[in-house]
Amino acid sequence: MCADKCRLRELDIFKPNTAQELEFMQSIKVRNTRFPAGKVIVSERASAAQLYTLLDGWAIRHKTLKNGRRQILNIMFPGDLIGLQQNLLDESTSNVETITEVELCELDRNKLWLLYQSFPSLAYDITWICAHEEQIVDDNLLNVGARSAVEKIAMLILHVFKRYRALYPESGKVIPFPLNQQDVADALGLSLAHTNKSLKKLEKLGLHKIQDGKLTIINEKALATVADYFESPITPRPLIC
Amino acid sequence: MCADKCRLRELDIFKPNTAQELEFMQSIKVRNTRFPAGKVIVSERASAAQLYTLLDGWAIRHKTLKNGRRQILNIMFPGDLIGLQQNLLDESTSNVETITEVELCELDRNKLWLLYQSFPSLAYDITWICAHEEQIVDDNLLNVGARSAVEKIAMLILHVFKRYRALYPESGKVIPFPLNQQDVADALGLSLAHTNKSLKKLEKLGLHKIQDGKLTIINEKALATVADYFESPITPRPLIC
DNA sequence: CGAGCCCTTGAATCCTGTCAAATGCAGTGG
DNA sequence: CCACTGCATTTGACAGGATTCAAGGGCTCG
Repeated sequence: MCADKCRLRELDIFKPNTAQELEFMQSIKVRNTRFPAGKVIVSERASAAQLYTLLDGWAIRHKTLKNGRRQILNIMFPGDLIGLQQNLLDESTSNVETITEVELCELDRNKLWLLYQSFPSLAYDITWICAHEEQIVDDNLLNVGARSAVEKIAMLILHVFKRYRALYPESGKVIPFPLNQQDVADALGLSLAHTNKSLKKLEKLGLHKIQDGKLTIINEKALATVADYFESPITPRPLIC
Repeated sequence: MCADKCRLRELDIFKPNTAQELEFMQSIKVRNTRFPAGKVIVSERASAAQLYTLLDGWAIRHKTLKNGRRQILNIMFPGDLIGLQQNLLDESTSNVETITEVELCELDRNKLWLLYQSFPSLAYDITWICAHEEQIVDDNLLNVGARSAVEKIAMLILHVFKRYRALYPESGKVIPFPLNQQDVADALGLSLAHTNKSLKKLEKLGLHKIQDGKLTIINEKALATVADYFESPITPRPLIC
């Protein structure tokens, strides 16, 4: 099972839960699942969505327009809830798709209301996670709406690096980077060609390197300057699993 | 007081509450307040934020960059919670500013946790409101990232019209429109000049008219086509007040 | 009547998108 | 072992949409 021996829970960033909370989360858990890369977990066409916590791997949440353009809303990291919006609002308007192989903790969506009744602390945590995800979408909207192409790229790179390092705080300037350039383009509202050119520009300036699915941060300070990046403190966050 | 004789509650769009819920909301309410247009209610510099429900009038939530560019994240209508994100995450990263005179219901933020303990139904409602606001930011991000200037304008106009009409479902194609062109530009990630030109283009095509702070929808169908607008059903929504 | 704010418009610039083609690489099958 | 395909990356030329800069008009208000 997940709740008591979930490896994710061992990470420092997640705040601890009481034995009772752990026991309850255990009881609403259906199973652990694995999905390969490129699989759609939540579809905007589906009426009802499952509820998951992402345990390992990367996913993206996105929308598409009739003209074919895709907008990535946020990148999902371990600890993020998948399908919460869809379950609460009972209409799914965004898709969630894996970009690496992932491990998921599947929760029984029919017991969500039971959770609110039984464990207000966990209910609070879920609201926290929802507000936190909104904050990330806020940042992405600011990024897409108010920065130039090069600034957007710098911001995305730093954002991904910071979020990954908040989870896995080894020192080191190299992290996995499973996004391809089309993904980056769709996250930033840029064309593929121009994304490539902006990416190369930063790379030639010696700020970063992307190669073989790995991102190397070479000049973090310069990236932060280009992006007008604002450091926010890393605080413990709740985990529903 | 607000909870039992709040006029907003009379609107059809808000789902009813039990007597006990109403009584509790009454107890966490501090007072009703009015603010003039152009007043900052929540600042990203402030450490702690108050918690309000917007009862009447319009507000915007926005962020700014060092280069001076401002991004409006969402437009706030009556029924929206103000300051929830700031209270939950205890860091404020966006500003909320009135664009008309507003009436607010001020809630005691120190009793938020009591609400979660005492009324799971209301806790669920708050999460619903949070998820709903995120959904709107999602839509705005899609808009800013994946549409052309004219399409963005058409979408914004329709979005505002639909949200206003969901609250006040009189028939009629004219609604208040307190946003100036700089606001529209900052909501869509466009320059002021180009916003003006795109606005005029749609107006000359006979799709809408904006004059004296009023928006008239002339050709709703054409607007929807231009914007690739997807109609979503209007469902009852919770109100915390 | 002048100041300030918002809306409007034009011209020039430049950033970004579109179109197109070439490269490199991994996987497939002959 | 080697064509061949498919996919992601890279690059160039060009067009076009959006920004910038600038100036003028209409309006309210002191």
